[in-house]
Amino acid sequence: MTQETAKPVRAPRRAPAVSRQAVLDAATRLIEEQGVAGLSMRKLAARLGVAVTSIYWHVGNREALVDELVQEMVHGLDTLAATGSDPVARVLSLATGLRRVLREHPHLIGLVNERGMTPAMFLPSQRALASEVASAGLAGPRAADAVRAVQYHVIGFVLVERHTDRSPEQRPSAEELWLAEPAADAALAGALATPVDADRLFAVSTEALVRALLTKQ
Amino acid sequence: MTQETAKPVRAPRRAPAVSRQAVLDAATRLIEEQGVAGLSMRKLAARLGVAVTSIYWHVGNREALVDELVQEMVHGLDTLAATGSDPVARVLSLATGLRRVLREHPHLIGLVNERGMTPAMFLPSQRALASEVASAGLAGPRAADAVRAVQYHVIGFVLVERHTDRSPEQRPSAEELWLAEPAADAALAGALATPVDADRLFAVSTEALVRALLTKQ
DNA sequence: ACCTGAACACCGTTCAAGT
DNA sequence: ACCTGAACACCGTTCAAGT
Repeated sequence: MTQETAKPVRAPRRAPAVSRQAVLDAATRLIEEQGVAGLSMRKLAARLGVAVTSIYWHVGNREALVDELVQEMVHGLDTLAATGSDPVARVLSLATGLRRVLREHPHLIGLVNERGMTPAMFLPSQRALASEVASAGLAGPRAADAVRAVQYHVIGFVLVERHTDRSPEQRPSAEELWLAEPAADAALAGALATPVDADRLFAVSTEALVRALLTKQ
Repeated sequence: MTQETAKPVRAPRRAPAVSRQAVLDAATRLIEEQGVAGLSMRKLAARLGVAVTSIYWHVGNREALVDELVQEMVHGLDTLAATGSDPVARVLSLATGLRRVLREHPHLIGLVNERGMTPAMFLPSQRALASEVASAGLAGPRAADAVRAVQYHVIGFVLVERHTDRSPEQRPSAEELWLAEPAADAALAGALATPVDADRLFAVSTEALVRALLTKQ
């Protein structure tokens, strides 16, 4: 869309200062270091040692650049295979793998969702999930519901946990709020006053969901 | 934090051009119209008919302004009561109500999560959920898991659905990708090639999750 | 107490011009 | 084909100064 291919001219030219791929790589590094807000065309140009306007020639504009990064991540989600013997275990292994991959791209994952690319991102794992759900005996719309429910659950969980466990002290923290007043069930209140163990909560909730979805009603 | 209270001087002064609350209200309207990215201090000032720097006197800076809006929304989440006879139905009514409230603030909800205010936002509904879960016979850590699992599920679902169903045509859409190749289960493939019905998916997945969580293992 | 304009250091993007 | 600087219209924020 940016580079129009003209008829090949054989005149010798000096090597390009940057390539399209170099721009994408530098942008990825910048985002990893400073977050999406830290990605600016000018910083990018400075890092690559070229004028800002060179960036525009290679990638169009900032919007298109980010779109490209999103596409790269979407295409990197192909390799997810189920393990385990029974259907529940196999679906759980897919869910866990999905969460692991998503957490490896903490900055990109939010972008993917913001741009409505979530369905595309999920396609490969969706095939795997569909296959497991089918072999668990579900079919048609009910199977589709199960597949999507697991997907929504996993990405939703990752989106929430990304921001929930990050800041060590909130104002006010759920802990102090729970401990401040008398509760009916002291043990429950105490448990809710404890910081969230995301790994355990994911395991518990996902297993409950998957088991319920795969059980014929 | 912004306004230091000095000893009351009784000298007559002309009425303030804007109030802190007027700034917050204008900011809310601006966000509703143009999204969070559309909120700029300069637009705000222009709308209120004052210099940009007046805004700073009232609310500190942009960060503090957004924080204030988040707090307003967090405090507006108190009124959620369970309905229904059995525990499952009552928890489901809370989950549904929670989703409804969250969807009424489409722009703020993402902000709340970004700022790690999710636990604070959930406190009121957390009490209600805890009460229902307790009366379903769960206690201690297991009850706490159930409460949190429902919370994560609901907010995660809302975060995902906000961006998934918005753009009518994606490139490539999940539909065409599914229809493009032969699948093992034609009915499943057909169902997955249909656009997501968010209301139904929420009902199905939430009921499955809640039922599994409340059932003693 | 409340508001102002000037100034600074940033942005993304377009354009005409170079080689 | 690829890169450049100048220019435009935006930002958030600080500061000294007004009343």
